[in-house]
Amino acid sequence: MKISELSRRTGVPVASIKYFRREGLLPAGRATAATLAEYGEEHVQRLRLIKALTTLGGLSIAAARDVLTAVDQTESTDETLKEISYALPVPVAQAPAGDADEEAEAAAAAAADVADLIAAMDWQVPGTSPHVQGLTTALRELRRLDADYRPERLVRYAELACSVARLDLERAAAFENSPTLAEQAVVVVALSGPLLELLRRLAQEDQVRRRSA
Amino acid sequence: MKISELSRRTGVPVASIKYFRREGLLPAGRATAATLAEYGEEHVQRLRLIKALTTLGGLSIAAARDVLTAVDQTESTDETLKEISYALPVPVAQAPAGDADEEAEAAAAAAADVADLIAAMDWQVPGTSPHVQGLTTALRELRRLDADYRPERLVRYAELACSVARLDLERAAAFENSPTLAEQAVVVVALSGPLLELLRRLAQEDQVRRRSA
DNA sequence: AGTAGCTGGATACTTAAAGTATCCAGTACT
DNA sequence: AGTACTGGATACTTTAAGTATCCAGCTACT
Repeated sequence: MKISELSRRTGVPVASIKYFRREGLLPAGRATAATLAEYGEEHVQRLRLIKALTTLGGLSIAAARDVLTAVDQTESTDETLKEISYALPVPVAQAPAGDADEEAEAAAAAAADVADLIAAMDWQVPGTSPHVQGLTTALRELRRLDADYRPERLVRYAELACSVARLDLERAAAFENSPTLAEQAVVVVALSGPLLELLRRLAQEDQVRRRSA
Repeated sequence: MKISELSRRTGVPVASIKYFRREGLLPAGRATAATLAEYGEEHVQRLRLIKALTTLGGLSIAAARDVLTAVDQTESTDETLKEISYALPVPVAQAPAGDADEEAEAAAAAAADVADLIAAMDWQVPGTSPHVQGLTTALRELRRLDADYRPERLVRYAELACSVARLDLERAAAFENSPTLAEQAVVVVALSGPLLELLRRLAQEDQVRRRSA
């Protein structure tokens, strides 16, 4: 299949396909001549995955590349899952520091909360995990807003998060050794989140509606 | 407090404060003269909220303005919650259409799945809700990736989402008639999601680690 | 009263991301 | 031989999110 047909099949403009290839998200086609290459179904699939990661997962092109690179370089399911997870950007940008003292104090308190939570949940995660860092930043931010996220409350959220993760990984077991392992793993790790968020909003909407009715 | 002090207190550059005011995220200070205005604690709080929405919530400036505008214009807790929820961008961009036939078929199937889910959960939400639309788009995208999100599986995610929403709204009850209602509501609706996502990733990391150990 | 240093408001500039578009020389069908 | 298409390189465009500059008015210190 030539690039024009790949474009037609996926709805992605030729110029964009070239862009993705340039950025390392899409492997080049099999060259049949100096100015001609052949594309296959794997390219169609890859483009779908790129679209899903960027539109549904909300990833930037650079982040999607990191995820796809991780996917292409690992073998076992578990390793793939971990790589994707770490390649994913944490949804917390570092906020600029305000008052220095206040800042340090808030950071310490947030770090303590995270440590408590990890202990309470008996989670075995390294302190260097980007998610631990991200959670600390997030709690610091929430603390500054006087939001009520004390450990007791946080634990209840964490327990639900555990259940979701169990559901996610249940699926991972099903495609152990599957040829589309990478794609499925990406879906479970990167696309489950936005889906859950949508469901949470719908559930919220329903409950608010019932309350005021 | 003058603008320079507001900047020092919050760590936000003066130019950025002016920018937020220009974009309608931050009310102007009380003018004391043609070229002088007085800012108060409410401006400090508002800037913190803006930072939280953009860095933690991942909202664009435009989206944050919509949320804050909704907040400023409503009175009751329930109304505020709904307005914020609707003002929040749905984390699903419309993907470009590929094959026309295939597309229509996938869209219909996704819409049916959503309808089934809503019926199964007995959710009372209007079909016009942006979240329903978003969920439909998301499922269409996932379906195209051959991801296994059949209704049975989806329902289990939905049930967990319900529990999370219950936890969220439990907090909303606590600040009924509170003077900081708006801020708290924003936290519950817009910032609970990123927090949950972080917890989900941590839980995933823990479970993968245990499995391979 | 003079002046250095802020201020609001307007406007111009900058940077980065995500594409788009153009150009070019080399095929490939007819 | 001619037309249409290709890969590759490069240039351009658009939008978001700030930053920086300018200006005239004020204000506080001296």
